[in-house]
Amino acid sequence: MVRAGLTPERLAQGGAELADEVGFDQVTVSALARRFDVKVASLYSHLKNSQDLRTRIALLALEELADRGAAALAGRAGKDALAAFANVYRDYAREHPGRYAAARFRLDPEAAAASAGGRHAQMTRAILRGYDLTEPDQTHAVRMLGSVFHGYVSLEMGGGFSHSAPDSQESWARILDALDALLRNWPAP
Amino acid sequence: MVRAGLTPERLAQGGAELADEVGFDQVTVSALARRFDVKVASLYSHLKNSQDLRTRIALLALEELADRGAAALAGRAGKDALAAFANVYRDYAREHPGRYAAARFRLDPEAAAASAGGRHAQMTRAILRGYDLTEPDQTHAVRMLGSVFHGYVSLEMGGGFSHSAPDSQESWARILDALDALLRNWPAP
DNA sequence: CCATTTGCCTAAAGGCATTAGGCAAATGCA
DNA sequence: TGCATTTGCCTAATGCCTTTAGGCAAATGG
Repeated sequence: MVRAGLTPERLAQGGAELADEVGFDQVTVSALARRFDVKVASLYSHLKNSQDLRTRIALLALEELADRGAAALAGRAGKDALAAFANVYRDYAREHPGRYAAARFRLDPEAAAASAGGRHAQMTRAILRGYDLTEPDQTHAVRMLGSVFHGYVSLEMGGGFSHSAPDSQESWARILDALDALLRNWPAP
Repeated sequence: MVRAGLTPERLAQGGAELADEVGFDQVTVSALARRFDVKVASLYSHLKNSQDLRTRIALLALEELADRGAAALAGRAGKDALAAFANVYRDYAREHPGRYAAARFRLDPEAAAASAGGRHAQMTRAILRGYDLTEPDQTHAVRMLGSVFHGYVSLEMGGGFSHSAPDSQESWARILDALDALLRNWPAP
């Protein structure tokens, strides 16, 4: 019989596509096998288990997101950088809901260390270079930005803002204005 | 044989406890049946299906959270109210991680309408009475506060802030300071 | 060209969700 | 109190998912 040419990378890629189609928590080793037209057990030569699959998809999503973030930050500073970076998260979540959910998957410490998580933190810090914050406020601000981006996107995707005025796009824009204003006037302790 | 005295309410309660013990997504009809020392099929007289169980747990968690929020807001205003309300979310998530996760579970529209979701939005609006915002900025601010609270708690629970200085408690306090400052100086469009 | 490795397969066991059908306990009404 | 009905939990069965073991054929490399 002809071999399918599976690799962990191709499986993670296929898993990511599957996640966008059916949702990250519907990503199952069985469904992935069907997608590659292969028997389920075959995947276990390339994947440790189902958790391993999910982890690989998460790592892939984090890398993609970090790449987009880096591209968005290039040549920008201040509010411009802030908005561009924030939009990367929001747009990625809209284009790739399954991958975005994967990026929020809780990784075990080992995978987390090998992930693009560090790049994300670095980029957020880079945005803050356009504002006048010193440690430890810079760290507090990094955490706050991460919270707003993640929180907003996650509530928006959950449909939290969809059935009421004003429209979500407008809130997003005004929240970015507000964050910019806040970072320019970060309160003293 | 002696009857177990199951009801949808007792099952939701047991499910909530189970969620706190093993995590919301490990809450399964089977595990719940074991907890009540009853056969799995028996639960289907009281629950439509597994989704129904999760929905009931989510509704229960949302009610509990709204009750705590209401208690925290009573007699407070301004930053005091803001911080008390924010701490309700954070503390609830720490005490009841499974229930908190349940509260974030995506409900179908019908369940969402019957949920305490509306009370949550009302309470957040009540906090903003202590600040000088008019529509539509008030709505933007409601959405932003929701995003920060949810985002921070969720990143913190995911371990995002645990292995780095400064300590998460300090960031949380400073972020609440920052939000208070921002609401007092909300930027004009 | 053949030995070894590698990749996908069949088979099987165990878990969860869900439905159908049955019997006994509880309930309600004369 | 006595009996009919309803209700609650049970057994049985199906189907899908995960994971492991063991086998055969394709690819590889000396």
